[in-house]
Amino acid sequence: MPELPEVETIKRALSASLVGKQFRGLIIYDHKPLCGISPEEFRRRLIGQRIKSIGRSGKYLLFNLSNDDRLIIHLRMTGALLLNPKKPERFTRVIFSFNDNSRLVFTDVRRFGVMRLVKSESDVIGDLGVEPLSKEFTPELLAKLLAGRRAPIKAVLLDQTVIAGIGNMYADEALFSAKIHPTTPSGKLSLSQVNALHQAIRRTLTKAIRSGGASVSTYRLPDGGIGTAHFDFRVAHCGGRPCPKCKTEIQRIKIRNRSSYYCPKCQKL
DNA sequence: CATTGTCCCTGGAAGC
DNA sequence: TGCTTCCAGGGACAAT
Repeated sequence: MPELPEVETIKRALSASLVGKQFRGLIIYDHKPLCGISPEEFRRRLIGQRIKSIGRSGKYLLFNLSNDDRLIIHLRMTGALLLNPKKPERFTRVIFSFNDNSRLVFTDVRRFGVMRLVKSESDVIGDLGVEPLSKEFTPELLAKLLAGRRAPIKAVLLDQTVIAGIGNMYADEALFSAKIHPTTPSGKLSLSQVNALHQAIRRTLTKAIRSGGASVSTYRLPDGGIGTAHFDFRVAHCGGRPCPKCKTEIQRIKIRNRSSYYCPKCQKL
């Protein structure tokens, strides 16, 4: 499941390979990811454009094009972007080709992934919250964002309009690091808990980026390789296993219909 | 506005 | 072995 560290890893790999290249061809096997834009219009607007730079906001990849359009891609659950794959991919939805014959293949088993071609990126990512690895994201800002909220902290961490880029896996990992129970009402966190959570979020994400992201589910790097961040998971997807700190069995509960994993002894309400 | 629940989507795992 | 059911979860959207 691509979250901030995975998307950042993909962004870096694609930047190194694609910046400066010009879109030459487009094969659309499935128009669902285009979100209503016709394949003809998508092709007309994209072909001939050069990639000036590639950025990331939250879990969105932003391709800045020479005509100042933006190609915005969200991989959602199972999307992947592969550079020049050697074998045909089973769930290929779109293939981009470039002026140097290189190819970028968009695959997506579950078809949740989307790609938008827009003039103004704020139409797509305008409501995103603060970037958790930016200077702007301070303990004071986190405290302000959580103050007065009654929703469980886990739910707020997943709200992309509050903080951009944290998904289910890293929310669980950060809460374990900060020793906070996932159902704690956000506004009830103490100052020291907020400080611990702030540090946990930054450390968890930074470390995961260094590991190239977590290859649970279908996540792959553009070269087809896998990330290793999931080997460091202490609670995420670890239901039933012993807590690495106290050996208590990791519990799984549902919060807003999402699985939350936590240690009932290390993360008390 | 804040919060919560439902839907989308499909393959793989689990259960019988 | 083969069928059915459950499960994964980001984000749009509707409802409260």
